[in-house]
Amino acid sequence: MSEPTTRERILDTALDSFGTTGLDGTSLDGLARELGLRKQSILYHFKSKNGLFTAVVDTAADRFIAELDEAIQTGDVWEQVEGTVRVVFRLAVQRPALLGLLREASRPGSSVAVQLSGRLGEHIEAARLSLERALDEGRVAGDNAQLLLFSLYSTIMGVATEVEVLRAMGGEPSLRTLAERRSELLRFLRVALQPV
Amino acid sequence: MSEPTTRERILDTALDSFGTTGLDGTSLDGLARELGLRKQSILYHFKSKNGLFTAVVDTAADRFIAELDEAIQTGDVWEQVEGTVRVVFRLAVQRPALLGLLREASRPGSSVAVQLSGRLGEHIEAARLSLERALDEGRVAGDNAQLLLFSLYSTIMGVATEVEVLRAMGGEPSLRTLAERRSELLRFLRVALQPV
DNA sequence: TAGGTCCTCTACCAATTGGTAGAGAAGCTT
DNA sequence: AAGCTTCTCTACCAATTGGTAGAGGACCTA
Repeated sequence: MSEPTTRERILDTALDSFGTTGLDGTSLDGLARELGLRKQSILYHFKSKNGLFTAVVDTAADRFIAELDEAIQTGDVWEQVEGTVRVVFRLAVQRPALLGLLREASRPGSSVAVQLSGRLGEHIEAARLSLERALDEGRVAGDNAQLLLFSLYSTIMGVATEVEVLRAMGGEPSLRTLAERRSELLRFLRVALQPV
Repeated sequence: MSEPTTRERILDTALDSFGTTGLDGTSLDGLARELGLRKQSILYHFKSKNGLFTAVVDTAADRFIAELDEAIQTGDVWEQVEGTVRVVFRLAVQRPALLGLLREASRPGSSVAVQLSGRLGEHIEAARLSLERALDEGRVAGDNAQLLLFSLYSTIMGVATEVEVLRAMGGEPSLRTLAERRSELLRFLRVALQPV
């Protein structure tokens, strides 16, 4: 592991800030202070705040997809689901801001939504096709691969990221309870996919 | 229906703005312009921007809970789920900003998360108890009422609000496809809850 | 008519925002 | 040594931010 370039350091710190406090909640001055430099140096590497934001979204999406792609290499749908859950939960622990950023970027009306879609497109299509095949062969319950995939994604991302809702339900979002959450999620999904 | 007071008009417009562009993305000047008055008038009714935000969150949470409470009056768990889906999807059409605001307010690290929890607490507890009874009697699959409720909530809210993700999957978020989404969601949840 | 409450306004303000212009240091190539 | 590129800096700037002070109009009550 060689030393990261300034550009990489900026992307890294910006991901945490954007993913935690959002685009509007992040200031270039604050970012620069965290990095130990001036905002003009940030603007040297990225032409504007929005340019930085889109770059951060790109790198986050790329990393997210790279891990997810690996998880769906197998042909078995259930293993794909398990792998996806594993990836998402690992990120929820190691890099929660990354999931926060995706959440921010996929907000209705977001300016980077199209860009994010483009990056995710290929992966999603692969997942959809696999699901469709399984539906045709009666290996999972359902009839619309696209909407089923959408339900699966919503459930996984929600359970992994909606920690404040969990807290409202009296649950404590700690590392210990995270494992319980995960196994309950897997049980839930297993039942939801079982063919009749 | 009598004319709304200025205070009510401010809350109403602020809900749309906060729910669409977030807390940081909303300015008092912009809000005032939309309302046809000056920001100092807003600051007369609410002591600060944050005071306005918490007031908006309170009214939104109250309205949300009032509708959800009605939906879970019945004793049958499946009818409760159906009712909740009905309420959430109606809001997704009639007042998407309200769901957006709840999303914003339940963001990890949000300053109003505790406040929101407090408001939702009673409703959640009622839902959890009902689910627990159903679990004990073997009427639904699962073993942890709290985490099952969390999974259900995540799925419903996600499918109703993650329109950009749906779009990334090639789906068009229109009124027509909303009905399909909803029936697919209900099918998904029905399977997920069926006892073995 | 006088005083008081309610409400919206004008006039400011200090702080912060994203962004520009350009100086200057360090290193590489010729 | 001279010049070029790469990078970070100081110095600004106009616009916008949330917020304060207080004037003044409309309305009610005594």
